[in-house]
Amino acid sequence: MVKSTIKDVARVAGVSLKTVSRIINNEPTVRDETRQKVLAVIEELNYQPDMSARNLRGNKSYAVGLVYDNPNPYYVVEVQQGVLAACRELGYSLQIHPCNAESANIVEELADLVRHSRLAGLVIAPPISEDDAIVDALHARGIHLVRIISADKAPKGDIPCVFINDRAAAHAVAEHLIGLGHRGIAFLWGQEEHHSSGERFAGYRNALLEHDIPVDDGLILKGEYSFDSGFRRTLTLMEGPHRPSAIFGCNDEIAAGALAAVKSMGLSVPADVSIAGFENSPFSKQAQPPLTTAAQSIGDVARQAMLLLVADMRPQAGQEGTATVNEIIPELIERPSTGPATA
Amino acid sequence: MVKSTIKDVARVAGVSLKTVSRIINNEPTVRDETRQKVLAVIEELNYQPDMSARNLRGNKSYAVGLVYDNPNPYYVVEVQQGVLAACRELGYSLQIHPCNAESANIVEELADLVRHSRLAGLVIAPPISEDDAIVDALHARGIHLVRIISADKAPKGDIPCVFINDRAAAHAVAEHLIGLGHRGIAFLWGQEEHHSSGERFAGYRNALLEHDIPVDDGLILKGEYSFDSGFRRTLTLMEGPHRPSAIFGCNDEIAAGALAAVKSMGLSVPADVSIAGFENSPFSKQAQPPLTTAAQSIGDVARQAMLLLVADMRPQAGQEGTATVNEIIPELIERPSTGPATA
DNA sequence: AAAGTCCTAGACAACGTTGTCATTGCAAGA
DNA sequence: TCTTGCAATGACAACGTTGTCTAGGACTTT
Repeated sequence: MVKSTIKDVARVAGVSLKTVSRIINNEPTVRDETRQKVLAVIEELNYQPDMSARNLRGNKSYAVGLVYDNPNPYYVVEVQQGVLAACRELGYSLQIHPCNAESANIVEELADLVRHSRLAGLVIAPPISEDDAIVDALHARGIHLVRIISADKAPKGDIPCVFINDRAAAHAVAEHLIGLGHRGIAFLWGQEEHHSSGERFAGYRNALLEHDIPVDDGLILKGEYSFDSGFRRTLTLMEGPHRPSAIFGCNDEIAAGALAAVKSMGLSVPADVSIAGFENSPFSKQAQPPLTTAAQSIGDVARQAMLLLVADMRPQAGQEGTATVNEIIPELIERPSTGPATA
Repeated sequence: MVKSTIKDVARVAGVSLKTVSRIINNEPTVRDETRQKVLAVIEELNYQPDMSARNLRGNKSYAVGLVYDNPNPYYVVEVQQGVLAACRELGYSLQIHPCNAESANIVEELADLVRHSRLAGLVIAPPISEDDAIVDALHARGIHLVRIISADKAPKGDIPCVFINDRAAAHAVAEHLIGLGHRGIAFLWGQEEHHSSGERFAGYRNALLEHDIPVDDGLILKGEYSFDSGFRRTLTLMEGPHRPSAIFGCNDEIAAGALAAVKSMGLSVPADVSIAGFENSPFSKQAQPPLTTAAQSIGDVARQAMLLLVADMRPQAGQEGTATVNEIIPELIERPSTGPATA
């Protein structure tokens, strides 16, 4: 029950403090016999190193921060879970930091956070991660960070980054719809501030152009990443001059809203209208019918980001040239919400 | 830019380490003149005390854990924000810990968390906070904790707690509907495992009984706290033998689903059907029309809980008898989704 | 005037860990 | 046999902070 210290372990094992320390830190210069003996004692006493003491002594830390300004709770929770999973694997603890990218002194705020909580580094999620001014300023202050962004290629500079190739994935979704014979394909944007929206739109647009399908501005609606936004814009769309035969929502929440709207008009999916989403979130799985979407486990992405951050902070010998960039291409997942276009 | 320590402050101010320490900790035995001088230096050097050193020296900690197993991301994010706000006020840091109450060794897991991360205490959110076995076991191990639960009176025992009187609030919502002339009032449950569902149902039921309105089992449907569940059950309900004139959703998400379902049938709200929710979440504000609901800012509740936890951990002199229990009664918020019953 | 009390402030040790340097023992090379 | 080198271990200080104890001065009390 009582907390045991390295001192207790050393006393019981009959070795010095330093030897125990060496074993805890996997240093090589310990005789195997000694190591076994000490490990047994550690087990017996249920010893766990004290983080505060470690941090203090080493002036380093086993805590990282997760910075985000995304208003979508589903997104936030998934990112948290992913980073948290990686933290547990690596023995780090996590400090969450919701914030506002618009705030004037956001850079100061984050720098203070890092100092005050002795954070080893930051994982920065979109959309704030896509603000180069903020990211560069933090990097310039010597703060270790990794960012998750939407892009079709790795950004310049040497800031570690996980980039999600939304453009390629949206291209695949659009081609899937085109392959089913659809020509009037509507596109419902998410917030323009999120790069992901623009990237997904680019993928959609490129696919249409490649197949010589005119890009009809009347079928492209700006809006935001929400069920409600998808619902309302779909009603607008369906009352317009050319009804689309397919709707591509910038994410699953939008697509679920579109689905509800289409059903509320007495139409059926996919017989009358095909609907595709993006993200493979619970919305797409629970919808009736389930939505065609693109898999991009945000949790996995977040986990990757955390691993990358740690790799960047402690470059292992021999890993010198390891890429600090990781590309993720979401995969198309076909579900019943999309079907052949009817004449 | 460089981190400054208490030593730097002492040197620049021309006082001893201890004096600076006293000032940081608001100890009384410092001359005011000295205090001002040192505070100026602290400001100038942008000094911030090092948590690791503090924790180590005092064998105490300025970190708390937030434990939750609620699957609803909206709920989770709000609770996090509330606790985080209180943490910032009090100078604590927060360690989030999503978990699974069903897990066999959940108590061990939490106890390890507290030891390993040197947590000063835990804030436990529902529904895991409503599991007495878990809470009692943690308390028995001497772990400081506070729990957020749904109840109509304070629970026995001396475990600090914020209890939300959902029963009283649901009673008020039901009376509001009854006052508008409604008699056929449907009730859509959330998960039965959440005490809040049962409490809200009890409030609803009591109100009906007090007004001599028969409780019609055909109008009471079990389900869960989700838009989808509200949507589907409402369709079922409206196809049934006695259509209700009002629907009381166990939370706003359910009510929003009910609203969408009713609208999808071509009916209008509140002319044809009145709809009320619970929680005053974004769902109730963004709905068209906005939903009558009961205000219970989860964020505030969470903040209160954190304050209570800290009060319990450091009993101030004179506060000896301070209640470690806090009742919160959500207030009725009337919005356009409820109107007079039509004959 | 001496003794006691209060207020303010400093010296020092300690929290648990790890980096630096020193020490021991033993095998290989001269 | 006597270095030389290397592997294994230990002694000690230091990280930044605060608890305990003590000291000096001003003020009150007898």
